[in-house]
Amino acid sequence: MSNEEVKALARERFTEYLEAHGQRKTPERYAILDAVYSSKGHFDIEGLHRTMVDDSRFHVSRATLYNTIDLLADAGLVVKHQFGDHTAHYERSLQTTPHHHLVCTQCGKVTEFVSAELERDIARVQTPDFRKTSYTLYIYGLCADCATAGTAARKH
Amino acid sequence: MSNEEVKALARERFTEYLEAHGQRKTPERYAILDAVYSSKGHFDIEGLHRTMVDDSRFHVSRATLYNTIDLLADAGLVVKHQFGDHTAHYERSLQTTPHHHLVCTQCGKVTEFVSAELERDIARVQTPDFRKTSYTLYIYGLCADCATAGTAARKH
DNA sequence: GTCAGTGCAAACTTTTTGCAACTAC
DNA sequence: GTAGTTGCAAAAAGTTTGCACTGAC
Repeated sequence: MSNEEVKALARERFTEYLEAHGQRKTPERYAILDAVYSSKGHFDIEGLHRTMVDDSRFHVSRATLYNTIDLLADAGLVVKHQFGDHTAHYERSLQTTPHHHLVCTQCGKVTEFVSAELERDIARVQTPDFRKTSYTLYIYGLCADCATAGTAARKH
Repeated sequence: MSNEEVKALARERFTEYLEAHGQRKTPERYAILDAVYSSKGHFDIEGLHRTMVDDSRFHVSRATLYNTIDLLADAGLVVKHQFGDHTAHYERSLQTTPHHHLVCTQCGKVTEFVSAELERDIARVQTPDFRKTSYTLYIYGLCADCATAGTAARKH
């Protein structure tokens, strides 16, 4: 499925969501959805805002960005992450390979990694008195760069 | 192992850490460690501060709390969590049963749940070019209360 | 035409920082 | 004695909110 097709699907899903929830279909919202589905990997509000301004696709305020990203999260089109710093990160969730996140505790870099077995194991878990909808697994540690740097000269 | 014994062990570990890192052994730091290891479950800085003030164990400022909790996290005596709101939560990590977290997306309640198999599965995972030290698994969904409330009258 | 949605700036919350006073070493 | 720590208050960073204006329905 090409990225354009994924975008079209996302727009369709978003339209359904907006209609089902009696929300207006504003150009801002679609512009944001489009920007999100043009991104690769993780992004934060600040970065998304800058990208949209730079590409001059559409002018949206930060407030609208926060607003809309919540709708997208609720619609299941975006996943929200909090990796450890106090900035929320997001990523598109349609047609992405299920993956986990490796977070470097030194430089903060986040990389994805795929493990079908782990995916299956987590999906299989029974949670008593809890209706699960999604999950996030963050593995913390040192990335290759920081690990070698740390071995050579451990800081402080 | 009684909680007093765990506390003693934690103090010992903290002392080793502080000495190994050339940091001072201030009464504030031990008071904070003690407060942390007197807590059950999750807490945030605000709550910890209030508890310490109310119990008048020791007066510490928020700044010192932030400072010290970072040391404790680095020493592996405390684990930091970001469940979705923009407040960091913490929990003691010595002599606790490995567990995962169920986060209710509606009321924000966090409950723990234990799964030895899942624990094993995650520990077993090979991460390429990454030296893992810890991980956190958050399962999002609806707790029993919110799920039944939602079935009766879905709010949006 | 109406009211939800937007933009802007101000407010708010959580965390970090600067600096004088303090104290562990 | 000295440099690392603390407390306070001010600042920073991220997010939310109030309000007048706009535009989707």
